[in-house]
Amino acid sequence: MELRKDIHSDGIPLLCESCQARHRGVCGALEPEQLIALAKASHKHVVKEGEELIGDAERIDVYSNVLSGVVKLTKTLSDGRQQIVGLQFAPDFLGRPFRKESSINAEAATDVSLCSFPKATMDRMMQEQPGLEHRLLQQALIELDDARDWMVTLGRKTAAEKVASFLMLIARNIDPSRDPERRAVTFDLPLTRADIADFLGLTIETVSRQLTRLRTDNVIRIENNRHVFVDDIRRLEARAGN
Amino acid sequence: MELRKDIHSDGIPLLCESCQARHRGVCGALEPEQLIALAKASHKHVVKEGEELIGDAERIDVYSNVLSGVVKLTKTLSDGRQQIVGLQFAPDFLGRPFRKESSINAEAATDVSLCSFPKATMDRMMQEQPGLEHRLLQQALIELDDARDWMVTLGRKTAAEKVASFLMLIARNIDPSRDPERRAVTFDLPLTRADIADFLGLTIETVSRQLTRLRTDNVIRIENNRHVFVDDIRRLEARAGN
DNA sequence: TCCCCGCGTTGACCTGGATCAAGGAAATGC
DNA sequence: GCATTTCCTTGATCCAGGTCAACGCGGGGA
Repeated sequence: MELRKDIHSDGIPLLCESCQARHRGVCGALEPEQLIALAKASHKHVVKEGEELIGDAERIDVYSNVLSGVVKLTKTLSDGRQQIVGLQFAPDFLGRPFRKESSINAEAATDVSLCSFPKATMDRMMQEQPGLEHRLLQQALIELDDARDWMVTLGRKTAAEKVASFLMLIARNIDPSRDPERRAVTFDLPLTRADIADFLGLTIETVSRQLTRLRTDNVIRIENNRHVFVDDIRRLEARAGN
Repeated sequence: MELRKDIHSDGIPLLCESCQARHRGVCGALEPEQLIALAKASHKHVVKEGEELIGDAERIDVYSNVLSGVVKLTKTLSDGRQQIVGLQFAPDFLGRPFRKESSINAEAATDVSLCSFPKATMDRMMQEQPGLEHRLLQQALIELDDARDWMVTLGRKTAAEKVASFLMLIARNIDPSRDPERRAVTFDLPLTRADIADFLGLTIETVSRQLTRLRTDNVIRIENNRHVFVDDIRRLEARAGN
């Protein structure tokens, strides 16, 4: 715990000082002294790609903020069919208040760096600081909007539109500091083809074919299977069929 | 406004006395005097089947509790393809806090009876009564769980499983007082075949064919197109493919 | 260095669900 | 009472995306 109370600015713990979650995430609702208390109980750590963060039907005893990387939330049917039901980027909050158990799996899609703290500490702070719950409600509503947007993609879009929509989603989220007016975009795909398929309700082969089509139509360029170049994001958007 | 302060029990407004929303809904978080204040500003009304409650990109200036009936939440792509992204049953809360505009359409799937109150009144109460926000957070998280469950249905289930899943959903929600151990269930479908198709990401024809299949396999019986009898809900559940 | 092995691509073929078309039944209007 | 419309069902055909199979490529271990 690299908390050093002697070196601070406005009483902000060093741990939190450069943390995005303090501005756009849930921690922004906390008073400096609460932030200090939470920082004391929290620790930063890295989870390797492929490792599980929260198991299905497992006890949840920590909450986390995503500091970097991408977390995938998945659900699986009894016969093994899988669906990714959400992606969490920095500085999203990870955890399910008011429930002992999670109904979904959370897994590191890339190497992920997290700031975790005990559920109990957070739950206590929620009581004394209504602003915290307010932030959580905001995040929950945003996630709900996202989930419902994605339901349209899953239920009504073609494979080609699904893949374009996915690329748009990543482009929007992977680097939030990007100038939204800029037409050329480049990013690394945080998911394998199999994950993309599970996110889109398609097979690996269909995802691959649709990516090839976008490539041959010069909408995107791909290097090393993962690195994507988009010359004009509006052409990609036009293919997402909204 | 049939609020009669002379006849009350524990200061509960008559309007609210028999209201489900007071127990399981958001109003349960309110103190009697707050309930009275809210009741003063609220009014019960009925919206006919097919009428729009909240238009896409329309200002939201009221919140409502659903007292009876079913509300469908829809999203539409620019070319007209539609997806139902949620169904609201009594005593669900209807409205989107923290936003001027709605990104979804809400429409009465059946005749719906609502208890509506001005957004401003509610927003003010949220400030003075953190318990309200707590309830809203709970409802939002439940809706999020539901949405994610449905994403699995949309993305990974077959048409047959989708239709069975839909019937299970209705059976579970239409009459919450039903004994969950009871195997025989009967209910009215609150949606037309077209709506069901929009909810499941299918066409009308496919929905119809799958219903006939369930019928010929003696899993369900249908009268007057809308009234469904299930002899053994476990047989239906087995077809939902979870 | 070579050999896996995991990941991605591509081709050939198949099928579940979409599309197109027809018609029945119940509700609504005149 | 009849015409019209809306909702639903059923059949015939089509095609987007799934399935099966082969192969290419880059990275890691012996």
